[in-house]
Amino acid sequence: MTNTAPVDNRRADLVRVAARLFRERGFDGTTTRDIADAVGMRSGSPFYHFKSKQDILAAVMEEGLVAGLPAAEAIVAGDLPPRAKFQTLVRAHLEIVLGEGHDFIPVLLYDWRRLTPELRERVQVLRDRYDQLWQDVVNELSAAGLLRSDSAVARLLLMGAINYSVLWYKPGQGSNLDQIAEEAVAMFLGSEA
Amino acid sequence: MTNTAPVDNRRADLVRVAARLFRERGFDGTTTRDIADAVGMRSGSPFYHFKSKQDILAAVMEEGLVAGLPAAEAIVAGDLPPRAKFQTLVRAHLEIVLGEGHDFIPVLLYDWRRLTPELRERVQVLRDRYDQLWQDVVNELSAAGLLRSDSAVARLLLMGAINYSVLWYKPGQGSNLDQIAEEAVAMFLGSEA
DNA sequence: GACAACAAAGCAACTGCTTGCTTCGTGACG
DNA sequence: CGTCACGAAGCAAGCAGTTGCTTTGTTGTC
Repeated sequence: MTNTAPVDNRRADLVRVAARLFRERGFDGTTTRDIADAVGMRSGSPFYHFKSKQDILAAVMEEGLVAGLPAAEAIVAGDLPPRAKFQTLVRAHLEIVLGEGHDFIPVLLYDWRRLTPELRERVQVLRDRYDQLWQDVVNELSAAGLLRSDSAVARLLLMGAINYSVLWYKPGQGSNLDQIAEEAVAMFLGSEA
Repeated sequence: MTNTAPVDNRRADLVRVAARLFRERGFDGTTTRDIADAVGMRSGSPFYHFKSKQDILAAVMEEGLVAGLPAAEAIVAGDLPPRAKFQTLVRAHLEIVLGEGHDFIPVLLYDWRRLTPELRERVQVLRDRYDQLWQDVVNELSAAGLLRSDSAVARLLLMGAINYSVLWYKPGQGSNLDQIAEEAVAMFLGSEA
């Protein structure tokens, strides 16, 4: 009954704390000292675990995506009818984007440009998988006559509407996530059951 | 026939150049020296025209909004039928967001948090006017039975879909602005004429 | 000669990152 | 069993460059 995983716990701490700080203050608004302080390290110590600040940023994005993908993949692979599948995916995505402790998507959207081209390419691989999931659902909806287009633009408009919520959603104020999901689905698909 | 406006030309230069740099590199990714260089000044000279870097940022946002508002207001105040009015507004907004030399909306969205609370409040007044325009159109659409909801959430989803395009639109690659506008309107309102 | 519009020079703080060293748990080995 | 080597993890201190901004001086113009 000793420890199985406490290895790399500090590294994981750094990523988790950095994710929160990056979301709250942005990448440039967060110093490596802030991150070190927040986990109780000295200013140089994070660089034992990461070779650069941008490396921390990439880790935040990658680990967030890797953690979020399985749930979304399960939904899309499931055999719910198109509309229900879409509704479920939207709700799950809202949770990932806005849920407490889920900081990586805002960071991904805001600070994408801070990555070096190399790191960007690495993270892009995971983003592509995510985008493909949505495109699959959009295609299904279109095939079922619930959506007018299955183009990439349709998907981007749709994801934009939802992702943009990071800019206006305030927890416990106005609509909650269920209501937002419902309204979004009704808006995009019309009201037929 | 002397000069009515050449006064403050350098200040206007600073704002225009800063807008472009802020959009390209972000607020934190742009130094005051970059801005000075780009207009052919020395590093300290912009501070004759602005008391702080954040003041330049606020000026970019304010002047952009002030310049963009009349066109949108004219559209909303016009007496086009709801669907056409919406289509026109979407197209005009896309131009403001993505058109060449129109940099302030991306800056507004990306670097909003860099403003001090004071400046933020000042710019918010103009944003509110803009949001109200959209809300008016949403209400009209809803009243005409073209949209299922007239809530603020509906408007935010809708503006999100369009504004989010700053993250994926690449000029001369994929759809053009007309096509995007058309697809967006079809998606939100359905296809009936 | 007064004022607007800069230039020149630099300050003080901050930032990412490096370097040399310490601490501590673990396992090998005599 | 003792001790010795060793690597993981982190500390202490600081370097070198950058950044926003200030201060003081200069020039053209009305």
